[in-house]
Amino acid sequence: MGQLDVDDETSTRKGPWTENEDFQLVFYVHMLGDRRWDFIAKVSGLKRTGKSCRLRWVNYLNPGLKRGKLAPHEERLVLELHNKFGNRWSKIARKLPGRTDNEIKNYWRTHMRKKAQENKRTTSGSPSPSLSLSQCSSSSSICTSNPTFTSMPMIETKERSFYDTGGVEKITIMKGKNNSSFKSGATRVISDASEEGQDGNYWMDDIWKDLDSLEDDHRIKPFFDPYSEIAPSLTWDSCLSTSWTMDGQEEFADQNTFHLTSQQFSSEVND
DNA sequence: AACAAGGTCAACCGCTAGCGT
DNA sequence: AACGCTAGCGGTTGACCTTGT
Repeated sequence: MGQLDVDDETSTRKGPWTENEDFQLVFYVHMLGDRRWDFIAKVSGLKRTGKSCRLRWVNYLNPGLKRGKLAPHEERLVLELHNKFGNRWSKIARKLPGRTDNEIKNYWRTHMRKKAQENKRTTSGSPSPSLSLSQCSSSSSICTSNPTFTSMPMIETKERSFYDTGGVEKITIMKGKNNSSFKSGATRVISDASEEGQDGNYWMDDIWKDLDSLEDDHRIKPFFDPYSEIAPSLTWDSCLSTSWTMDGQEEFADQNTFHLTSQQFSSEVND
């Protein structure tokens, strides 16, 4: 991973998402809704699989997502829910609004590894078996039935979480070393307000702001509220009556990917 | 300052459930 | 019932970041 693979015209791209790709994806999801990912991947011109697009949206671009460390009550909830559901990450995530299964999975993995190491240390020499990470992550029954685990104390973090500080949520997409590509894989939440506005930082808010202004400038309106849980289905009539050419958006002009005329769209639909 | 070790998390892969035909 | 397609899920990987020495 890490390499931005795209072998030829037809092959799909892999690796970290760029800022422009993010913008494109947000735009098309805004227009088409967060379904039909293969279709979105196709019409958007992104050299990504539908699967990849979905993942990027679900785990990163979705405006409903929370960022930053899990709050203490969320951590507690994850523990409780994992006791209940095991490794059903998506099920657990549904109980934690704004959190993704991937996030929770990563959290669990990190903290269980830590916990397993602590256990190893504290129980070394003790006859009682310590709980290994593999046991925990692969079998919920072991975790739930293990008294040392169920009575596991809350992990108190020394750092103040985003929720504790009440700070403004900020996400940075850091530029790669050569400054030509963004390492979206290196996206980080910055809690220090002094970082704001530094070169190379790009806030998700900016994407949404840009999108808003784009809509104002070019009279492109979403056909539904993208923030609502159930997006009404898009009618083809409404799509076809709209010219999607984004003239004036020089940033995308050189990519030739952020253009979709009604004719092009029509041919896609008829395929 | 330089390096190593450990931590974090985005993104990939393989599998499967659900749905339509 | 069988098949194909799509979306979603869980496990895993590896690049980048942070912290310790």
